[in-house]
Amino acid sequence: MFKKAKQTRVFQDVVEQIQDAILNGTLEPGSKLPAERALKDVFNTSRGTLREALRVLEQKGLIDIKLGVAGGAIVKRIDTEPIMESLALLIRSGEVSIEHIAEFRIKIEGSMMELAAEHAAKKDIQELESLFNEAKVFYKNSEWESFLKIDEKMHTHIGMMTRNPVFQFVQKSIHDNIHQYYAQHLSMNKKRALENLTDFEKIIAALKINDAKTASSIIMDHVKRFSDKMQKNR
Amino acid sequence: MFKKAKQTRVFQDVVEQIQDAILNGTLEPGSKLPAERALKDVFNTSRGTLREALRVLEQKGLIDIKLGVAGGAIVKRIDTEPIMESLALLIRSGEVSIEHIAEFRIKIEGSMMELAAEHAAKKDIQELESLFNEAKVFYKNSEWESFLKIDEKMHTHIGMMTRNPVFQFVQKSIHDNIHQYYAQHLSMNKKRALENLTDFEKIIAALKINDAKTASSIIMDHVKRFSDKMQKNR
DNA sequence: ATAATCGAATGGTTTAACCATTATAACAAA
DNA sequence: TTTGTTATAATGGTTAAACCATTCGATTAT
Repeated sequence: MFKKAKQTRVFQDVVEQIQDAILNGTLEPGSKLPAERALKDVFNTSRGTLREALRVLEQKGLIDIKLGVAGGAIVKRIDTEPIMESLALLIRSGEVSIEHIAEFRIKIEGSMMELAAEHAAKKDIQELESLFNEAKVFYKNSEWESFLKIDEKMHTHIGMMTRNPVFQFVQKSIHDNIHQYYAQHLSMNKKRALENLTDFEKIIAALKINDAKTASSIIMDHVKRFSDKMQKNR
Repeated sequence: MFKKAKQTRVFQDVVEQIQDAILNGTLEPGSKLPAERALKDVFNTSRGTLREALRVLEQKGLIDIKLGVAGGAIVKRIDTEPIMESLALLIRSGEVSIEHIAEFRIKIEGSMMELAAEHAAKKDIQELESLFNEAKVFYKNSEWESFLKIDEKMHTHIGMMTRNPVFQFVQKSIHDNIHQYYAQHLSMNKKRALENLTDFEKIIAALKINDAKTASSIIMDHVKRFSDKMQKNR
């Protein structure tokens, strides 16, 4: 029914005012806040209190703070950075395991593939084919690092195709938190690369005939194979 | 290849030390940090700098700070609070819309239902049946508020059944951010409630015969209906 | 032209004091 | 004894003024 009564903390009020200004567009990304010594007068507070407010805003990912004569607080574009950081905390704390995240990722990528298939434009399929051709070259030359980068680009493009930023944010959060494990535990070879390449080809084929379910099923297996390999090599 | 070189910010070092102590279990949830005036000596810093560190830890959701003589910084159990807050920022900033979240929720709940079905134990089905019977009573008496609470409990229990905290966290994040819209825009009536009740019954039936796909499909329609109604009433 | 130097603005830190809140103890009243 | 009041002291919240460290840009020297 009721909300917790407002605390009497001055810095919170400062945080809210600046945050609101950022969210409603009064302060645009890239714009710079006044210097601390000027801001403290604007809010009629002390520099220490103002700095606590700036610290909170920085932690929320709303501003960057630069040093030096031309430094100061710069309004950032809102993105997933704080979410990723919190997710990393959950992982490090042991509340969630890599296996849990892998399971989640399989389902998410499957859902994304379905949505992507529904929204697939000719241009999207062309882009994927272009990536596929790049991947083929790297496969022939056994350049696994470049090969994996293409694989990642494919996943990202499928994220774009969903036309839904929530999926894109979640995908990025998961990827950034799981990437170090891939890098450590995933050794590539000709056989595995060929499997991936085949998946890629099948997905494009399915997209061309608007077969969302098949595309989804393939990418889920694709991600599952990655995750399994990774866990086995741990 | 390389990481950004460490900043020379003292408070960051303090944040990292305390955060590490919390994450590796040296500081357990519920335990209290020393008072500011004592901590500043431990870290050999000033109170202002120490407070900036505490502000960051508070924002990260790692500690609570209480006022008064028995007050101080208390180590919290890590949860989704900071994630939900960041997600709320994304929504408020207009980076994602309610429709985007609704689309995401439909897919997530579908995936959760599949997982839940795979892990369904007898006890789980009994619990759902018990909730179903409660819902029937509220339906008969047209107690819509209580009815919706049972509906929410059903979703939460399905989250539990996934045995995967990532899904549970995401579900909670989505729900907490979308709930106010439900409350504002979702008017219940006998017809809609009966639809929900029927969904509920079908899901239990599907679970009993281990039909994950059907259960998933039903709950996706169920969530979709909610979301559509909500958008129509806006 | 180019390089070195200096100055000034800005964030980062320190210190010391005072204010506001609150759990607890001491005390008073019933 | 029980209950309500008051005083105390520890703790977080705030303020003020000074100094340090970094950085950009202007000035100067080569």
